[in-house]
Amino acid sequence: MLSAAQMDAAFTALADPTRRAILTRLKTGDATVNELADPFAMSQPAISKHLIVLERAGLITRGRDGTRRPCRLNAQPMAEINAWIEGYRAHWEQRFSRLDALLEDLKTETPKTTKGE
Amino acid sequence: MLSAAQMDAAFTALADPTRRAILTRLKTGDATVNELADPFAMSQPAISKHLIVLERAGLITRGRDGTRRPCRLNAQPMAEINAWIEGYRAHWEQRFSRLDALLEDLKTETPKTTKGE
DNA sequence: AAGTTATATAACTTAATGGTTATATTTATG
DNA sequence: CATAAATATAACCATTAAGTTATATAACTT
Repeated sequence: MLSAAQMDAAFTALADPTRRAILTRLKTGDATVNELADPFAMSQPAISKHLIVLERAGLITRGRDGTRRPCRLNAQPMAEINAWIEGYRAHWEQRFSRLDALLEDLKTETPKTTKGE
Repeated sequence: MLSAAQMDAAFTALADPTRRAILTRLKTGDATVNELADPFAMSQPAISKHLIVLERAGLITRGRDGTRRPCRLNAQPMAEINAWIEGYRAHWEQRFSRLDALLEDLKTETPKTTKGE
């Protein structure tokens, strides 16, 4: 399980569109810093900083290939975030109000097959 | 689907431990600002600001009950984040390296029931 | 109407973010 | 060995974030 600080880091890393785009790109395979920087109207140091944020959050790892630093996606923290968010599934699946949910609970105690659409 | 800006807002909102704690609390039912502020060693205005962030991210809604502003969890954006993160499930489920995954793909083309533990 | 309670707003401070340009570092290559 | 390529680091700037205290607003209560 992720510590609160690790959750902070992961969510913070994901809160930036450039960083999400980088992660999306890495789904298709490893990439060097320049390859990652290429599609963005942004300097190389800016991308390097984003990569540090992603690395600190554990969302990427970086190898060494001569002068290149190939970046690799590490989706492990995503699994943990996913687990955390799952705790809210019940809430988003019922587009009912909390009161309706309560009534739903009562019905469950006296089953009546009244499952809404 | 959430726009990039909405994703930013949602992830940013979730990147703070106080705000995550507030959401966790709201899973058990609606609560007023003071009720939410109570467990924290933090001023009421600080909590009010956190609530604004959560509201802007669409993660809570606020009603009116006399002088109280009851807050309610709205997990809808969680569903969207969940959907986004699902796009990485394949990556976190294989704790293999990308190369191994590629080999795995090849095996699938010539099935051999070589599913690792 | 006066007081009290619940919440919001204002003004401010400090620190973190996200970007820049310029330069340093590291490693490969002619 | 000198140069080029890939990346990192430094120094800086502007904006946003997270907290504070003090005060305003709104709605009940007596």
